[in-house]
Amino acid sequence: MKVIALVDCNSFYCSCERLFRPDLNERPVGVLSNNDGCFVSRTNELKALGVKMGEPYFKVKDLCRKNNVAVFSANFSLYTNISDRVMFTLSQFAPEVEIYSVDEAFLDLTGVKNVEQYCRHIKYVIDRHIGIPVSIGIARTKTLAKIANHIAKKNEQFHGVFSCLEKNNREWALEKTSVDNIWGIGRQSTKKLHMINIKTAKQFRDYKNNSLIQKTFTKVGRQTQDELREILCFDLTLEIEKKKEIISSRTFGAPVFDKKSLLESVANYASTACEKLREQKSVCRKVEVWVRTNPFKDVEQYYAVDSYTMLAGSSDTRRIIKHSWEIIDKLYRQGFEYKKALVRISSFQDQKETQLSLFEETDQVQSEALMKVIDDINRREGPHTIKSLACGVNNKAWKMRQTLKSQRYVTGWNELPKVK
DNA sequence: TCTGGGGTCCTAGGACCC
DNA sequence: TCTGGGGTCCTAGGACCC
Repeated sequence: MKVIALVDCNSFYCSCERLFRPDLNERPVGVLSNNDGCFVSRTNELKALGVKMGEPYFKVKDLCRKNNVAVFSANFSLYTNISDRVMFTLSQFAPEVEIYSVDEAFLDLTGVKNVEQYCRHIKYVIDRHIGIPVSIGIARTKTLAKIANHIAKKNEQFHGVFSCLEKNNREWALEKTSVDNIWGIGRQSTKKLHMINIKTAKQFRDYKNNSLIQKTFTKVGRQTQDELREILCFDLTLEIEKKKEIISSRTFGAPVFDKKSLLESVANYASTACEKLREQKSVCRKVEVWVRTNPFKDVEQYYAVDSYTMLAGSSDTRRIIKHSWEIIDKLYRQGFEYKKALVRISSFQDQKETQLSLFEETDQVQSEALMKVIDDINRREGPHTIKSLACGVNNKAWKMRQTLKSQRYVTGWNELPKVK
């Protein structure tokens, strides 16, 4: 049987902010989503103040001021850079590592002697070399490793490492874990489980009515249950798989009424999406666009979506912008206060397998060459050095707000930390 | 004034075919 | 006017994750 460890960085974005600002170690820290909208990362001190995940910043601004909370706009280039360093270090400790998200990874530690001690060493090294605190959960399946990790994080007496390999530990952990804290059990499933009087992970594991589980919670629910029984259903996935869809979208920094701003915004989203598409050497056939008003605001609401499917695949930014614009043309209604737009591309094929369409004009060779030149320049000179005029030149109206951003300590030459 | 962004998987049901 | 069975493929929508 396998031994899997889940390494998860504590309050990851906040910990990144603290790296270059040791003075913050004594203060509560929070990081906001785009547009400085709501909290997406909180230190324990901030959680203790009652600030919830996803809490809108404007609602707790006073509380933050009174308690000397250090609040930051999201600085993603910093976080991905630190993440890369953490993941590289982890790869030194296990032959197989699955990077599950920006701040967590599953390690295959099968065959390691004294796993718990080994994990304490890993934790020490990450802290020492990079300065990011982590928690580690050990078990025979991913779902149990998640639970072990949660226990390690919430109970100081374990000093950041907890193992579910031992039966006693495992039974205790499952009893202590409520169903809504099981990986894969969300709000809807929690409601249904409560209705049949299942409150803890242990009760869920021991529930015997298989057909009911399958019917109510589908295949995933059944597999989750098996994983609690130490039956491996979700193995580590090691290769980076190509994405099946790419989404680009933003809430606008200010209300938008005019069509021109919508057109500009989707041109930008389409450009971003196409860049990622070309990076993984795919082409797409489907382009979907939607726009909507602000559901939190007491104004007349509007939501509209449409898509276009091409006969042959493309990753040409100009082409995707063109179709996005045609969709906006169809969707736009005057008089609404727009708050957000989205571009989603899907139906991917491999770039080299693209078949030329009989019915659509194509200049594929030139198109690919042009896109390559643009990508090369933007990689070298920085993002958006070359972009389509369709993206606009001075689009203050809908651009996002970020007023509390920290320096790009590790990714901008002008913003490196100074040592006096 | 102010409420994020980007993904995956599964199922049911419709379209279509023989 | 009513009437079968079996199969595949695709899509929309729900639920979940970080």
